[in-house]
Amino acid sequence: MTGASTEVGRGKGDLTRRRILDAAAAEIARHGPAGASLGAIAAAAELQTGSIYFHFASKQRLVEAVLEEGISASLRRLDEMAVPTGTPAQRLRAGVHAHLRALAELSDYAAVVLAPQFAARQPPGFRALRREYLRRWTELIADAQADGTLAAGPEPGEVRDLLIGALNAAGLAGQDPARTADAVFALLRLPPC
Amino acid sequence: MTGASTEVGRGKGDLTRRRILDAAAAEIARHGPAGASLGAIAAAAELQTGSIYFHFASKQRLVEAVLEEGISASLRRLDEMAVPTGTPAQRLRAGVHAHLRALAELSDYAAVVLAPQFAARQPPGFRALRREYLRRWTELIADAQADGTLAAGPEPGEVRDLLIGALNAAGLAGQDPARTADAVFALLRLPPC
Amino acid sequence: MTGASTEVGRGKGDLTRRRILDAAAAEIARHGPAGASLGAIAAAAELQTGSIYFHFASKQRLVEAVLEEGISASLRRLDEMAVPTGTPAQRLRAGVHAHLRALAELSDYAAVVLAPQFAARQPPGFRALRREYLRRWTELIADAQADGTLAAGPEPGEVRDLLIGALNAAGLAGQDPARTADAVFALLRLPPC
Amino acid sequence: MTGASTEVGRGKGDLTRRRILDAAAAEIARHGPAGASLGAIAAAAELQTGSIYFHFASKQRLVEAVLEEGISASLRRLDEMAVPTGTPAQRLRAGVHAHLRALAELSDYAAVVLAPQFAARQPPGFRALRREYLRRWTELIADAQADGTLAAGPEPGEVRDLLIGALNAAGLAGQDPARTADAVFALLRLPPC
DNA sequence: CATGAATGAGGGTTCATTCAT
DNA sequence: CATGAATGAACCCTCATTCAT
Repeated sequence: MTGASTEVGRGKGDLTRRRILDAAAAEIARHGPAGASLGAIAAAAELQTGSIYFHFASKQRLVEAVLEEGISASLRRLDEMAVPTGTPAQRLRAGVHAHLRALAELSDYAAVVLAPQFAARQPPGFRALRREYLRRWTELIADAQADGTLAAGPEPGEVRDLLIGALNAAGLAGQDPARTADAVFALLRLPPC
Repeated sequence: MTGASTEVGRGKGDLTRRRILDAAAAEIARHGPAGASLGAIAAAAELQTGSIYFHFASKQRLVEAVLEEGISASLRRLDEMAVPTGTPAQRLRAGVHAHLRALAELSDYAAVVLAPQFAARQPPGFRALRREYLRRWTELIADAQADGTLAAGPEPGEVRDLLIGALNAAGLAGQDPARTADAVFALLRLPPC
Repeated sequence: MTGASTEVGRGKGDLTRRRILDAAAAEIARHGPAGASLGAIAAAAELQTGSIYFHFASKQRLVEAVLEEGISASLRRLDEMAVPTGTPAQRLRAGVHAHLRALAELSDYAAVVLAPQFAARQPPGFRALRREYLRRWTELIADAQADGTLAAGPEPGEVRDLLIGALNAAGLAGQDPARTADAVFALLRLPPC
Repeated sequence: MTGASTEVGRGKGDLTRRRILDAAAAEIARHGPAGASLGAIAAAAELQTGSIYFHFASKQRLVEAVLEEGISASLRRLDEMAVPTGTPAQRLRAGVHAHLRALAELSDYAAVVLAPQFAARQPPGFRALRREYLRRWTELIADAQADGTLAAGPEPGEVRDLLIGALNAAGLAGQDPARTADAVFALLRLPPC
């Protein structure tokens, strides 16, 4: 459904693993990690419940794998779009588009990653990727503030949280990415592209 | 912990009911509705699990009660602060302060209300209150747009979702309400108070 | 079935707890701790499987409780019969009778306690009781050796293990305690009573 | 680890089969037959779980093979040492040494064979070997009783169970075979060798 | 009002077993 | 010979719910 694979899987097992991940992302997005049952995930992946354990050591590990998939796929999109050329304003715009595209394309994974309960108590792999993602955004914001594109008063980290919070709310609600981006730019009084 | 009572509770039973509600809000905020067990809630409220059923007909009803408490307390704060006098800019500012105050004061309840999984499948009472809350905000936004305080292009509902999304992200992260409000106003280029 | 209660239980719950313990002892004696299923134990105790958890926190704890019951009941019998009056030979005889009586009366509990897999990895409560039981026996043996009743060469601990090993083999095989005692005394060339 | 092979194994398959048997004996000795998983056995034998099925038709058959290995190796040792020449006392001593040697050399297999849960419900092959082993011992005992080496009152079968029970207890506890033999002879007041 | 006790459904997990490759 | 992958049954355990006391 939402392709977020890190590496191209080849064997039969890799395909099954991906089916399980997609099903898990959908189920967790809908019911939360505690409410998502392995039975439902297995059914959606067209497997028996116990078969999941050939691919993931526990439900917890499966949830963690979904988280890492979500954040690493988002990071990949940010890398592709917000390249370090262009003016701060251009890069900020590109970042907003990348984030909204990730929300739209990874919907289930994104919903899982963004659920507030996940901020804490997650495995190091995920936390490292998340920190990296936030670091990139802090840079974009700081450059835009230095440049006058964004108001200079608030700290970049604060601005980043507000901006991403706004984008997430719109993205998770299913708003059209292009419209949302335009609305954000207008509110922030960015000069027209 | 976070007092969000609608009516003044008298008698021993009402106090117990509130203890259960507070415990439920905390547990749900931390583990989600599916992950919050009546056993843990009862333990936090210093009761036996079965005793909850004297106060709430089912777990579902308890969750609903927490939701209604959260949204109605937020609405009360919005009513108190964003009174229909003053300029659109003043009222917008007041709304932001009210929302952030609610997030800070009702932390657990607010977290429950805001978790994205709750948008759908909730009882009519809650949905009505939620709709009312959003309606107030749409008004505030529309007035501010008409007035030039906010950019006029995007639809008010869109702007409202972005703004509340930004505030929620900061509020749930535990940011100081006053700082957050200043940052938001600066980013939106609102004229100084 | 085999009454091994430490304290007289009164309430309804205590009776159920004992029913579960007896059923668990029987099931473990027959299939080993890993092979004993809570389902079978619950069925024998006329309960639903899950109901066991009201009385014991886990299967592991239930197994431990069976072990402690078995060893503490054996110790009680030893205390009652091998009182510190009389000659070493009399006390040794009394000890043998006490051990055989425990094996006969506690059959399932005894079988569980004696299964070789239980020597290690058991909870401190059990290990302490077991050590105490062995200590009593070492004393009996040492006195009998000092007295000439038993051969003086081997270490008391060694003799104790051999003697208890012999008694357990006969007891678990269901031999008549009196006959077994007579055979042991004859082999050891104890003077007739 | 403990070599108990009946026939000289040639070829790669036979070696694998032996690795599985040894691993199974160790696992069963430690966790009982129900607690020993094919997964753990396969891991110890450095194989995948499914590969065991090339060598044994089922887990039950594997357990049976371990049992037969254990008892037949014990029987072989008894045949070698307690030959039908010499006085009854000499042959009894030789039998004790053979049994203790088997316990020491076959430790895991011996532990499996001796676990009380195995007396019943085992396949005919094993039961026949076991009966034969006990028959030899009964002879040794009866001869020693007829000769006055052992007390004549108790039935030979009874004495045999007591003696083997004593030896097993010491052997499974890891006692030194020579010391144990000396202790047993001293307790039974056998004339010095 | 509150508790102790029990239920039954369902959840996560393990595991013996099968089979195509 | 051996493996990777999958199955399905059984397992231990949790939990919402009920009810006599």
